[in-house]
Amino acid sequence: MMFSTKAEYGVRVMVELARRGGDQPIPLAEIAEREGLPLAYLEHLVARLRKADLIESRRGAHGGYLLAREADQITMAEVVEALEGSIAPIECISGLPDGSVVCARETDPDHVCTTKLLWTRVRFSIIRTLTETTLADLIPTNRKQPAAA
Amino acid sequence: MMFSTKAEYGVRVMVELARRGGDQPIPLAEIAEREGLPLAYLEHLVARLRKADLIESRRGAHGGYLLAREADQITMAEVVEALEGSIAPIECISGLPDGSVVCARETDPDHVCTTKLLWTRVRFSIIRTLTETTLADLIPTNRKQPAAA
DNA sequence: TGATACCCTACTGCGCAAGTAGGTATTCGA
DNA sequence: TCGAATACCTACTTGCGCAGTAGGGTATCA
Repeated sequence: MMFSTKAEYGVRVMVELARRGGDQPIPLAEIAEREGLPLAYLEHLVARLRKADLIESRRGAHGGYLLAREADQITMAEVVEALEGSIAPIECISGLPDGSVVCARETDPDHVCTTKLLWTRVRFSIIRTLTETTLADLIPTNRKQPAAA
Repeated sequence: MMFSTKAEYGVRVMVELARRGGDQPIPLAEIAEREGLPLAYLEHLVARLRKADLIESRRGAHGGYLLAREADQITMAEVVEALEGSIAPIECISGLPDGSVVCARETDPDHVCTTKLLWTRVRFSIIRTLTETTLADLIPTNRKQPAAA
């Protein structure tokens, strides 16, 4: 297994928010019950989504959460990254802000990390897939024809 | 992080075996020292690689390991799968032998799992990348021009 | 003013990755 | 024939992070 339940649950929450849409905020308790997930745990995940500006919150009675943008303006790369942290197939490969890739084992400039090529490719293909898929692609009613993978 | 060090270390071992080539078996201790990895731990990993028929072993003095096939006949999908087990981005998505994908949460036929589409895509793109990359692609001396990712 | 909801921090249990340890079996060279 | 070198196997240990719980505080509405 590669992603934790943070990504799994969090994506479900996002889908649920998108599926209902509208301006009415949706209480997290409703989603938790409908999906059969523990509310207290979802609260942690929603906090991450909110900090990443993917959802907005309304406090108080009749409060809840709603999407910060239209569903087709939210890529799953943003969602997964907000939930899981930086996407890296293995520990030593991580993306820098400038887009380059570093390998923690490459200290000696002579000793080029041969496996880096593999993990870089894997990372790239995951990110590309997640970026090409928007939240709107996952909504059943919204039958947009997604670009073939 | 998504793959464990099993994949990381195991791939390094495979690369090292391929880099040296020849008919002389290579002792694991040599690889462990060169890569700075714990020998006793590597033994667990090579056991998996051997059971998957990716490497062969020679016991006794001057024994060691060698590739079971030519490096360009070994895909990284085989290697990673042997080390990590079946490749699935999240728990509930796993591939059946017939190639179909099941979602553990899809008990009720009415309740189609909307997130399944996403994880299926991710899984497919990972597997495709790993399958397209052979061990030979990772060997620096063997300057094959790999197909662009 | 009370109910409803978000919000925050701290704590816990547990499974598993990562590594250790110690032994056995096999093969080679001298 | 023996000892060194190596693969091979099983069991054990340790640390950490995921997954979840607990309990409060704060904002908002009717």
